[in-house]
Amino acid sequence: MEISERILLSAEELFFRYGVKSVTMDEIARELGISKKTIYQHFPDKDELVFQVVEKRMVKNRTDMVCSVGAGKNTVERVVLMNEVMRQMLSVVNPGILFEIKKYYPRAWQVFQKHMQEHVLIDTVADLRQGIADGLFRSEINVDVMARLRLKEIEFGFDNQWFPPNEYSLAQVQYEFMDHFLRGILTDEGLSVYLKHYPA
DNA sequence: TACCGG
DNA sequence: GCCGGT
Repeated sequence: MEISERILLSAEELFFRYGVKSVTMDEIARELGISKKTIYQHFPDKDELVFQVVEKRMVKNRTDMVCSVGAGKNTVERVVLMNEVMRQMLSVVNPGILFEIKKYYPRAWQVFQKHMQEHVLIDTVADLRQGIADGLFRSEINVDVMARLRLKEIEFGFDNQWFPPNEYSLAQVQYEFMDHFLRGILTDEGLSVYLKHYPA
C-alpha cells in the first residue's frame, strides 16, 4: 500500500479514537514506525493531513451509502441499516471530533459541509421519496424540509454542549433521534415494518 | 534525533 | 510545556 495512504489510514484511526488536536504528528509517525520527515514529504502540514482524512472519509461514506441502498428490502430497513452502521461507528468515535474540526480545521469543515449539502441531502430526499412511493412514509410530509431536519438532527447529536459525553452516549442520542424522526413520518404499514426491527 | 518558535 | 514544523 502507498505510504501516503497508510499515513491517512493511521491518522484517521487515531483522530477518530482520540480526537484531532490530542493526536500529535509524532504519535502518527510512531504508530507507523516511520519518521515525521516522511509524513511531511507527503503532507505539507497537519491542516492538509486533516483535510485529506476528512475528504477520504466522505468519499468512503458515499460509496458505503450506495452499497447499503441495495442491502435493505425497503426504505425503513435502509434507514435502520444506515443508522446501525452509524451507531457502530459512533461507538468508537471521539464525540468532540466534529466540533473540533469545525473550530480548528475550517478547510476540513468546509469539505464536510459541502459533502452533507451536495450528496447526503440529495440521497436523503431520494430515500424519503422512495419511502412514500413504497407506502411506508406519509405522503403529506415535505421531503426537502424533513431531509434537512434529519441531517441537522445528526449534527446536533454531536453537540457536546447540549449532550456532554459523560452524561450521554453519542450512539444512544443518535438512536433516539432516528426513532423519533421515523415515528413522525411512518405510515401504519411503515410502523409495523419498523417494529419488526425494533420491537417496542 | 535534536531543536526552534508559537 | 507542548507540539507543529525543520
